[in-house]
Amino acid sequence: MEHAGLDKGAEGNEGGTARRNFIQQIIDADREANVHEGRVHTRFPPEPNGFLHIGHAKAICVNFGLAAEYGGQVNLRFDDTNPVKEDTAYVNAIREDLAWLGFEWNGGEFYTSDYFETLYGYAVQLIKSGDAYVDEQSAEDIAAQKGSPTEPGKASPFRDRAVEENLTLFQEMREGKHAEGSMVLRAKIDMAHANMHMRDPLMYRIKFATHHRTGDAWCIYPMYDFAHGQSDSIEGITHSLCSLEFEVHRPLYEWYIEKLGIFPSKQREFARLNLNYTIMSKRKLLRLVEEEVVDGWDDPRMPTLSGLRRRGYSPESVREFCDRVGVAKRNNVIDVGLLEFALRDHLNATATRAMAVLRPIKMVVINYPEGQVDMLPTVNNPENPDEGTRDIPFGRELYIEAEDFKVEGVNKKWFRLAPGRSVRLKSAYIVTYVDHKTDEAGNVTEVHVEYHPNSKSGSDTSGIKAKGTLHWVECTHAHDAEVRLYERLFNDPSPDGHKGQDFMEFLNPESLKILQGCKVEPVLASAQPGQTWQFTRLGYFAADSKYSQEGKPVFNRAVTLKDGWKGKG
RNA sequence: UGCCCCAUGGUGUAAUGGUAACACACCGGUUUUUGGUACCGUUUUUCCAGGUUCGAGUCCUGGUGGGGCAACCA
Repeated sequence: MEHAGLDKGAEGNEGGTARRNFIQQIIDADREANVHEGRVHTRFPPEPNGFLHIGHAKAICVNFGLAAEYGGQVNLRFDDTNPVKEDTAYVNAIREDLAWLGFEWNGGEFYTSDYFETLYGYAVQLIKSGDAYVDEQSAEDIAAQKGSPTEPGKASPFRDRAVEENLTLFQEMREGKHAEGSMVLRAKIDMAHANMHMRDPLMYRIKFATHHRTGDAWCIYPMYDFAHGQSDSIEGITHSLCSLEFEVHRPLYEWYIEKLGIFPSKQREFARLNLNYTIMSKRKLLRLVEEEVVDGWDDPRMPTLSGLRRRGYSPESVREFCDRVGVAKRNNVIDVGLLEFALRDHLNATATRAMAVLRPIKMVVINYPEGQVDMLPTVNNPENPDEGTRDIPFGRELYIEAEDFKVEGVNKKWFRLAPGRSVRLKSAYIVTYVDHKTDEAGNVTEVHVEYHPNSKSGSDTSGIKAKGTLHWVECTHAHDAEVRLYERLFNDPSPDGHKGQDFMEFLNPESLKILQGCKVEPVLASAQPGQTWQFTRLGYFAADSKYSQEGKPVFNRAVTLKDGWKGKG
């Protein structure tokens, strides 16, 4: 994978001075001790029940990044143990997002459901060793006996059932002879354990549901805890990385592996990503989609990878962001500004500059010949001379941005056009104000200027100093375009962090503005969906992959340029 | 009134017993045909109390604060 302009340098880690996060330090120590012959094998284990978001991107970068750094392998494993929530459509979407990010699962693609038979065998093994039993109580009764964090639980009346009977019943469960909810298989550990997860956790439950891969072959399904560690183990995963909330599951993870005597994968936990002004919960994102607050899971305001992609985020910028966020065990809230910075940083280096006028007013260059259009060269990307130049049309009538001209309140901080002022037209000439027209309401409709022929870009001998530079589009060659301006979806830094207040109360009513009749230069008319540009002085824009039509692009503003102008218009 | 994890500028992340640093943000300046970029600079940090040590952000004890844990979810 090429990371143009974003060389992070996975090299130089071996005993070097590079900054090491705690997981890298653990791996360094493991390799020092020659654990698993120094092998590093990670996995990314999404449940195929929804779309990936920026939070997943962090986990992805950690797992794939570590494998790459140590020359190891990484598996993609779909953790599909709950058929009622999972679907092949999600499998495909997850694959697509991963590929877009630029990662390859070089260890292979797996499904927990591939291991159902093996897992069943493991369960039988634990029954035989007296470590598991079939419980015929209701879910309510089992919950009631679980106790509480401060009170020990009580043993199930079925806890000491004979091994043979357990074996028979479990077999019957598999054969579909028992109703859903009528019995479960539980591990026999310790009903008084301080860790609630060790109080005889469920291993299997009955579900007469069709699985997206195994169909109706099974009617009993393993619980997460009885599947995850063993799946890691089966795949020879050396470092099983997950988020902090699984910390209390680790003793159980290890208990199963030890009782089963299988490959000792080790689980390590790190803090998940949190972003301010953003919600990450699948359930809440679903509400935004269902209540049509947004235009689907890939709405450009969504924190999903598909949304970021449509918005105009580059995979490089997302990876760079994840690298900068770091890995630790402390709960964090990252400023969404860091994500925007990563995008600007990458696009500044790579995006072609083009001119677009979002809210046009007409500028007439009164001393320019009527009907004459000249082609002027302009630099495609000043950050990258290799991109060369292209010619853009210039003529007597141009569109400029309405906010680039004003009559009232002009002071020394105002660099743009105003009565008595001169400005540079980007890649063209310096022009000086002559007069302007307004409508009945007093809105400026037209600005008249004179250009200085000897101020031509690249060969300016005029000696005139213009403080401001404006972007513009020549009228007869301008194309119409729709431009969508996005702001953050929520006004509040922590929309789901207010007790008693629904996150929907903090929606930003200004999060989407649709502008029609924007004027763009010719090259933008043929913008391809997904292609990203810098609109000079405005920001980075991507042609929308959903609404753009041949020759009629719709542009999404991915992010504005940093605004160093503190003055008020 | 249980168990587990965590605590470093505004936000993140390093420093592995020896000068608290890097990035983002903020503020100021230089350059600029993008009020962008680049470059320079300013401001701002080890939760508290004891202890060990020549020396503690780091180790120990006790507090305080935050997070997690009692789905037939993952």
